[in-house]
Amino acid sequence: MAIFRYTFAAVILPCVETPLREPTFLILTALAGEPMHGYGLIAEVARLSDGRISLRPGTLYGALDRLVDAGLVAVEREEIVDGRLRRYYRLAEPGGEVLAVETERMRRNVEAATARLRATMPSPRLSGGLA
Amino acid sequence: MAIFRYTFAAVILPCVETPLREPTFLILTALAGEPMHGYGLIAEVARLSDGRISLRPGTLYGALDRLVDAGLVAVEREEIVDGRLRRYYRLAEPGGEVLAVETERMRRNVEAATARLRATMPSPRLSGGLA
DNA sequence: GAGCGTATGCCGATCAGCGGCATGTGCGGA
DNA sequence: TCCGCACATGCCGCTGATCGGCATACGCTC
Repeated sequence: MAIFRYTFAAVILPCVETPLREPTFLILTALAGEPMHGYGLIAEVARLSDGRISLRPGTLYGALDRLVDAGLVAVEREEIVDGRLRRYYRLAEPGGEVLAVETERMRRNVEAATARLRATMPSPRLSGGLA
Repeated sequence: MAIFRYTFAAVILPCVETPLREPTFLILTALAGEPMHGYGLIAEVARLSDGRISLRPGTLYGALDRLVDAGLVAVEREEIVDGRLRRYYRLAEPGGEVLAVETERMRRNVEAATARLRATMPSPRLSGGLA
């Protein structure tokens, strides 16, 4: 798989590990809504994940740099607000496609796991009455 | 997060990165169906993922060792077939719970991404007519 | 003028997964 | 007879995303 990635790298995308890890996935998801600046993404990702994921600056900007390099995300514009730089990112078309493909992949995994869990443990009480 | 893991490690689980990565998730999913031996898991995981994931031995046995250490998976029994050792693994109860929790988490992520994708790109043609 | 919220950025450590290789058995074809 | 293949487990070094912590800098409030 890595071989394919590197083979295409020079032509299409300079890398971006797929399957996406959760922080990266949530960043793309957040940007699929509307363009946002980095710091705003921290809050949005936290909201998306019900507070489970609190992005660290290192994770966030590292991921953004990679996504921009890969062409999945683009810098929309830069503003100066109160003397502070605000860099807005937006989802680029390839990013939308990657997000769609990844979502579809995860949906299938979720379905497979759900079916098997239901078959094995027929009753509720899967994870404390969640389902 | 790592701190929590290591704090609990001695008492409950000696590590196991969560969120689960895809290979680990699929291994648990496969074992949720029925006990299997390592090599059989390679085929089952390939089937589960429509041939997308072909587990390498290094990944498989590394993951199994970690899962057994963490108590999510247990060795069911060992057989000798044609002079070859076959070690059967089964999903332990904590493993089923972890799988259920992880599945629920992914389901939420999928829903969030789907909703945003639908809003942003209103028409089909998301990933080549898949949806 | 100290501290806080906003905002970006860097760096070292960690660890799951990957790829490759080694080992060993039994079976079937050349 | 001997080679190669499928089965089956196991080891090892590399890579790269994430994490945690730290630094920087601005403007506002107390």
